[in-house]
Amino acid sequence: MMEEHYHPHKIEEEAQKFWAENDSFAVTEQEGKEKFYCLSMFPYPSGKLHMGHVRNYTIGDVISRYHRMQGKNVMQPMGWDAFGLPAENAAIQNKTAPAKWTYQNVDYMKAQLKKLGFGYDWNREITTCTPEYYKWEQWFFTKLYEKGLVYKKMSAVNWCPNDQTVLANEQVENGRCWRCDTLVERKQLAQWFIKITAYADELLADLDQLDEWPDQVKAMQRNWIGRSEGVQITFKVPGSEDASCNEMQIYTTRPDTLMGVTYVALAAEHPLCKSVVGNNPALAAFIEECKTNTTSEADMATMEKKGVDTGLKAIHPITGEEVAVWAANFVLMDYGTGAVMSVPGHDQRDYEFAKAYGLPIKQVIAPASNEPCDLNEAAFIEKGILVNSGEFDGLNFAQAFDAISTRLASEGKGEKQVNYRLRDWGVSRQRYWGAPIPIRYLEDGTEVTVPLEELPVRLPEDVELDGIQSPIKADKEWCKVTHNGQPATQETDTFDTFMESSWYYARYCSPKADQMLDPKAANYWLPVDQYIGGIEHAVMHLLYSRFFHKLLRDAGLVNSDEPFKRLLCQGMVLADINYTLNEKGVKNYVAPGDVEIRNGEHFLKGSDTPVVHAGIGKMSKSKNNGIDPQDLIDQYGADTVRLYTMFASPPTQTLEWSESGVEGANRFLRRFWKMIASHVAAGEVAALDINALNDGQKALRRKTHETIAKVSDDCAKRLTFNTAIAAIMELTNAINKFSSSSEGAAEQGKAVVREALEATTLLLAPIVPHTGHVIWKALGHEEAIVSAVWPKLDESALVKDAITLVVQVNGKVRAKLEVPATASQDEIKALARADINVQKFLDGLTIRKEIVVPGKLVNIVAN
RNA sequence: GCCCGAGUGGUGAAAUUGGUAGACACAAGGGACUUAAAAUCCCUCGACUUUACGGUCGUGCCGGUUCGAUUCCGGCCUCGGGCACCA
Repeated sequence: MMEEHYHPHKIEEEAQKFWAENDSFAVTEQEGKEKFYCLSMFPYPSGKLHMGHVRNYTIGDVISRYHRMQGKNVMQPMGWDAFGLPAENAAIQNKTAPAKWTYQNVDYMKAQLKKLGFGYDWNREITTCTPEYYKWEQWFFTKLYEKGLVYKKMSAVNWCPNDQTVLANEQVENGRCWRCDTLVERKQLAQWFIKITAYADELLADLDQLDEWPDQVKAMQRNWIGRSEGVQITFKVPGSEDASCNEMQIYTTRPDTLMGVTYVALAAEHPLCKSVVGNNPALAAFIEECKTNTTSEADMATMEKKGVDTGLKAIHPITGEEVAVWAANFVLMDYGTGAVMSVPGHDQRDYEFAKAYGLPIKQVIAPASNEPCDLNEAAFIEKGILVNSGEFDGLNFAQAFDAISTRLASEGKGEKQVNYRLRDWGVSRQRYWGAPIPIRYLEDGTEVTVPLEELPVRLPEDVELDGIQSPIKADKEWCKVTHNGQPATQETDTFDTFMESSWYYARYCSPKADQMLDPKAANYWLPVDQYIGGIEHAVMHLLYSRFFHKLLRDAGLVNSDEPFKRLLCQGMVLADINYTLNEKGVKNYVAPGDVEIRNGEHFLKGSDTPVVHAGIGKMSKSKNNGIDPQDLIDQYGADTVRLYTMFASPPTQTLEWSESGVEGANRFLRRFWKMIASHVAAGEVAALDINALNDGQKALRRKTHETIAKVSDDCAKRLTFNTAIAAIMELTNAINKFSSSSEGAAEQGKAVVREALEATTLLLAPIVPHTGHVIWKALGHEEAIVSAVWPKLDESALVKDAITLVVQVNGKVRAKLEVPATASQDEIKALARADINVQKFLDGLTIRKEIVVPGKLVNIVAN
């Protein structure tokens, strides 16, 4: 017998117990059954789930359960992206080891995921900070090293000279250290890189096969890879006694403007600058000043452009004239060649720099049409016709590109080149809580990889952090190793955490394999059929994963080209960002729930401490603005939280967090429960006879099948669960109304209601699986709803006898028309013209045109 | 600064291929039931205007294409995401 009232916690416990006892979501490879691999981006175990996780994982679970009801072999795994910076910060704050803190968080968050009823195959759980996982990542890195896809080079990091430590971009606030407020410097360190640029062409080209990815994400990746065609040009720099310093390379996509070069600009770290710094105190001071720039591109682009004359002269490769060589803060050694040619007439940044320092501006491009062009106002940056360019005068962009590059090539001064904005992937981090890089240094300085039988290079977990130096860098014993009997030193840098998240999707296929992955299992499950995660990962994580997949393919471990067939980027869940300031002016971020507003001013809840409201932004550990869903689960139950999250907005849209509306979701579930309870209490229902229905009964049945069609489309193709839920709500409203009518009380009326309620239960099951589980049983089904089949659409139920048309006069709605579905266009036009209100608006006018959109409207154009 | 999005009632949103703007909800107001409260049920709910029927305006702003534009095009404004060491 069914309970009269909706008791979510009791229901949820019952359903979760059933799934656990039956291991309902455990899957294995089954040849002959269609597989479906549904993956949600795994969480960083920051402490508790936040609403962004709930949104992400509910979407994944709804899609998984929907496909399961289509009869597919559905794998939905879950794991933990467990290495990273927040663990070190938490460790310092709480005086525990990062490992302990992380594992505690994993336990807590895993319990939360179970309470939300997500159908994961927990047998496949992965935690990336375990040696069983990172061992294979280390092994793969040694394979890449052997293939020549890994190299070491100098690269810039943010350095706090006071703490003597490397800072992440996030730890730099307005150019200062977040801990001690010291000005941050840029420092060059030797670091490991993986040659992602070797795959730039393929990463770009294969975007075209990803037809189930959002265009937006593909556009971002295209721009990030940034393929360009240009010319690499050599400028001679005479006068240096050092042979390596008497020329420089620059790359330009605008060789047509070469004749307009009036100076060249170098990065402060460029060897040419270093070669002349000794006798130029102004240059020395400038190079020193440039050290305080951060490594962030956003900062680079917005800072004031500054420079100083190095005193060097470069020889223009065509005219042979001397041009000045400047050091400039906007040129960075890590990008391209660390030198650029400057054409102030036709590049706005060069223009502003030239104006500021009194450098010459030369026009060499004239507009092709009659666009405005006044070099006293701004640079003319459009492509046009060459002028003041000697033999190249009169050429357009394409002609000039060819002519100039051919001339340079014939004289050995340059050649056409394809360049990428994409840079090689720097994977070295100077932090502790990451996978150790499997490299050793012999006493003579030679680097060697750690052999497989000695892997993993284990990260010690029982450590104390002082907040400054990595414990493995401080532990000289840990670094001491032997290699083939010789003393050697272990590399103490760790991997970028994007390394772990770049291949976890593949490891889920064979999570316990004693190899990186079992190709048989991997090739059964891969590629991932549906990947779901935040739009903030549109470029970096998704590009690194695509790259890694191609590396796995080339190592013979998988046989596909791309890891993720279909991608859904959920919008971010944003929340208010608030902080208090201490006496030193250091920010302390405050959770949104701990803030109250009195008379428009923000205060710490229950105190007079003022709080600064810094706008809204993505929920993050560092801004402390994640909303814990736990209170909602405790109060309303998981199904209400799931339903509300899916109903609040379409999954791809940004959602500003607010709690209003949760009540409504709960109310809907209570009402639905009651409908079922009273239906069940009314006793046996006769079999449905579709030939014995009257008009009202037919109408409800039509609504049922329209809803099945709508919800199926929304779940399978559109992934708009908000409109699916709205359609289901419409159906339940219709059932309610119908049930209380005389038609509803009739024998076939009850049968139609029965069909509608069963359909509703099945359509809702992926979204509110616990409620569905118990209701399905109450409706008398032996088999659990988790194994039930999606309702079947009866096309014949959709047929309509009459349709409603809108009549417009000159585009404005003037009447509504009920016409037989079989009415001809002429009949419809006649009916439209005959309407009284339509005639009122046609009075005195001549009809010029009548447009009939079948099934929709009639528009009468008259004047 | 560059790249990618978003902007529709008091609020979350809907309108799937250019065809009735505001479905479905939340909040609010009114009513019923109740000793009372909660819960539940019913009604109203973009603005202006009209006794009423109805009418005019309205999808961030300015302009364009079209019989017809939330939807397409051009130019702006505001907010959010990413910018290579947050994950």
